[in-house]
Amino acid sequence: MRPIYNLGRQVGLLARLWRTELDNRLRPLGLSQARWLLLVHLSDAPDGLAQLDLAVRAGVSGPTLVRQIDQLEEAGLVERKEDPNDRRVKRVTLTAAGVARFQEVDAIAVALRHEVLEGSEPKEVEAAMELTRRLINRFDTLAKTPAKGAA
Amino acid sequence: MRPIYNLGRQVGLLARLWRTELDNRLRPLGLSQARWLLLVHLSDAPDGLAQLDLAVRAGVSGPTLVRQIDQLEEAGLVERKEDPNDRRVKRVTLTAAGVARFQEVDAIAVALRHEVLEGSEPKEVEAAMELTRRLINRFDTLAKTPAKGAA
DNA sequence: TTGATTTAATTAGCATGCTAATATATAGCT
DNA sequence: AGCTATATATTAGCATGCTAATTAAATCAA
Repeated sequence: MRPIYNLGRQVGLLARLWRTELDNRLRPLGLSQARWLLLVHLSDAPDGLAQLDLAVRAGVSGPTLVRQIDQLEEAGLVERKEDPNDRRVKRVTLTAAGVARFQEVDAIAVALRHEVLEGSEPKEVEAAMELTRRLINRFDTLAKTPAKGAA
Repeated sequence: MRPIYNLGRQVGLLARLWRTELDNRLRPLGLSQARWLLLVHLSDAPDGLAQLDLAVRAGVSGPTLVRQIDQLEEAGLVERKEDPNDRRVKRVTLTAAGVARFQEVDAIAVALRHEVLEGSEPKEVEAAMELTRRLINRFDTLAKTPAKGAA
């Protein structure tokens, strides 16, 4: 039991357990935690999202997103459409099939969330979420402070 | 802003940010977050650990561990020794070089932890760690409850 | 207008996680 | 003893994350 704080280790472990369990439950439906998460964000954006915008919201890198969208598109769940205003960007939208599939897989994700959080106090969970949000923002700050005092 | 709780998503994002930043800082030393974590556990076990024991403590699967140990062994930081009592198990121990290297990389990991947690209350961090621990245990429970009421 | 810079998507390649399957060794049952 | 179970390490192969480099388009400056 060496360190006072090993929050990073615990968070890493919890994240891996959660992802793996959700992956296992979504596999029969041909989906995964990563792709479910993209559907979540797309289902909130009726007009679709530019890929980079989606990547930022989901918190993944551009190349990671490209591959996932390839797969979702191949499965017929999303579409890439050229943006009329800017020919660099491709807007990604859910297809009708994508909307339907999202509801199935989201129910599974929500059920898992209930199972995991069962027995914990809402207040406690909210406090942890607030801390988590703050720490996530710290990483943004770190990224903008390239170690040495930049000009 | 759809769900009340998206703790899982936030935890996943935080874990990824933390890992990636630590990976970037350890890369110049030829190490990574994953391998640093194994050194942490080995440095706590003077007599070494059986691989599976180490895997469980680090929270990774057997095959994941095998590859990491391969790399650490190749770098001369750990050794595999046959266990005299059970010829199936190989005990992994830190070499002298491994002990030295661990201290360097651990300092980096600790520095990052300070940067990330700076500005957060110890009480708050401890509360979040307690919740995290409990949720980690929930996954153990889930694993032992294979969905339908078994037998 | 032209030329340099920035931005969006992509491709290539690596690291780390997993499950499934295999080889070997131990343990347990009759 | 001998046969089956379980346990340890490994190999093979896939999924998902990243960074670096490429291509095409938009933006900004002269």
